[in-house]
Amino acid sequence: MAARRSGGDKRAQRKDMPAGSEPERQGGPGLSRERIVAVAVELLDAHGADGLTMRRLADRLGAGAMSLYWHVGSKEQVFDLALDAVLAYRAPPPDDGRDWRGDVVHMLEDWRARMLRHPWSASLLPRRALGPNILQRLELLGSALSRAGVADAHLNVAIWSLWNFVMGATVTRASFEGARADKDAAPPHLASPGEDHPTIQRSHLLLDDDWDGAFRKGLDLLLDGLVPRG
Amino acid sequence: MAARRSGGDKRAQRKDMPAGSEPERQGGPGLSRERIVAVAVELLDAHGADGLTMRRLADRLGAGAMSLYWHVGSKEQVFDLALDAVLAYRAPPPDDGRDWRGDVVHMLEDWRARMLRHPWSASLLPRRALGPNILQRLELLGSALSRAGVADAHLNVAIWSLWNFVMGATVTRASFEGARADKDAAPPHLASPGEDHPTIQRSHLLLDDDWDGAFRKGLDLLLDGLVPRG
DNA sequence: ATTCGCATCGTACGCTGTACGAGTCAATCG
DNA sequence: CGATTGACTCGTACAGCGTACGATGCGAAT
Repeated sequence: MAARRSGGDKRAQRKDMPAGSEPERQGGPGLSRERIVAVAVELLDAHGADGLTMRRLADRLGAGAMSLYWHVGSKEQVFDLALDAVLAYRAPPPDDGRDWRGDVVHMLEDWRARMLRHPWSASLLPRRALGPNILQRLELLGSALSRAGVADAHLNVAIWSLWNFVMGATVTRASFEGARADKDAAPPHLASPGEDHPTIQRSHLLLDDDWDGAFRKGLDLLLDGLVPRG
Repeated sequence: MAARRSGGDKRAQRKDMPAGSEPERQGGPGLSRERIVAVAVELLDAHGADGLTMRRLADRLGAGAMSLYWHVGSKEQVFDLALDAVLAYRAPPPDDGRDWRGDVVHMLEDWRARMLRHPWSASLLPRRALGPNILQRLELLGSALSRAGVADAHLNVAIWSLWNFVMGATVTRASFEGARADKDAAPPHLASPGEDHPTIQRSHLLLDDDWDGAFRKGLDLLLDGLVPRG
């Protein structure tokens, strides 16, 4: 019961090696974890989460299906790696003119943009552990808020509120887009929410297309609440 | 390309019939959409999203695997129905003593509680359309806020902010719990976030177990921001 | 020349969702 | 009464999945 991961992988353990040590034939058609993940992301972008199969992935790499398992251990790990790859964040240079608020907004908007550019990530995220890149972002968020003067006692709630806002906005948006994509299969709830949902209708909740603006406004509102301006 | 849903189902189309019209042999071991969904939820609760297979589901119902397809059309639809079943909301009687804030908090906490009681729902939700029960909750949320005096122009952002907060909180929490469950497979990021993440450490972000309290605090903060008290 | 580790891959197994068509049984009709 | 119909059940079969296993090829070290 306890040991679900057994796997025939011999090498796949080097999950967190600094990367860059071994010869690592780069560029060429030689298989490598990096190449696998890169192609996996392509495939996910093109065909969604269900469109990724080990055989297809191997085909695209010009390799046999089982060859992948030398590098990755399991399909689940491919998902994890692809997710992590897509979620990495390179903060802009510590341009000291930049205030904490700019840092926060930049990071969160980048987060959202990335997830929307790879919609499968939104649907994958809830069932995966919090990867290192997510933690890094949380840390950055916390430190910026701390810099802004949020007391340690409130930091927890502050981080959470912002984080949750972004997560929720992204997940819901992705879900909604997905539904709109296969409109044939979708029930008519979305086409006409007006009937039994007057308030939604009135607020243009799902109707106006200004998701970005709404996101930005909500974010500002939240930040103002957390760190009163001026 | 357009017609992905073909399915050999003859009846399964009656997705949204008022329910309650036909004889509907109830209670007995006869198959029915209701019974299928109920057992599916049991199975999902017990074994997670991956643990639900049509054959298992049929076994539990004392039926052949293919019999299900008379009632449901596809496994995807089983997921949709199970999700919708779990997310239904019966508002408390219009106890006129209840204020808008009580209504909102009650609905949102119920939402969160339900999703956490059925963790698979959190991971399923991002890839499904917004079902009728979700829309109903959004409508309720909007009407309460409207009652509280939020102007129509701000309603959109207000609903979003609250909704996203709950969604994010729930999804993240479920994801974190899941990771904690198979700690064997989990990388050590969670065990010791202290090293490279001093702020997270300091804020006890993931360490203290008072998720409920943090949720409630964040919610209050958000509500105060949206509808200034008194 | 031999041994060894890394890396690749063909085959095979058990499991999945579900298409198809044959079956059962009660209600209906001529 | 027998014939027909429709609602419903299910056994079989198929293509595709993740991946265990063992056989290979190969460059470097011995």
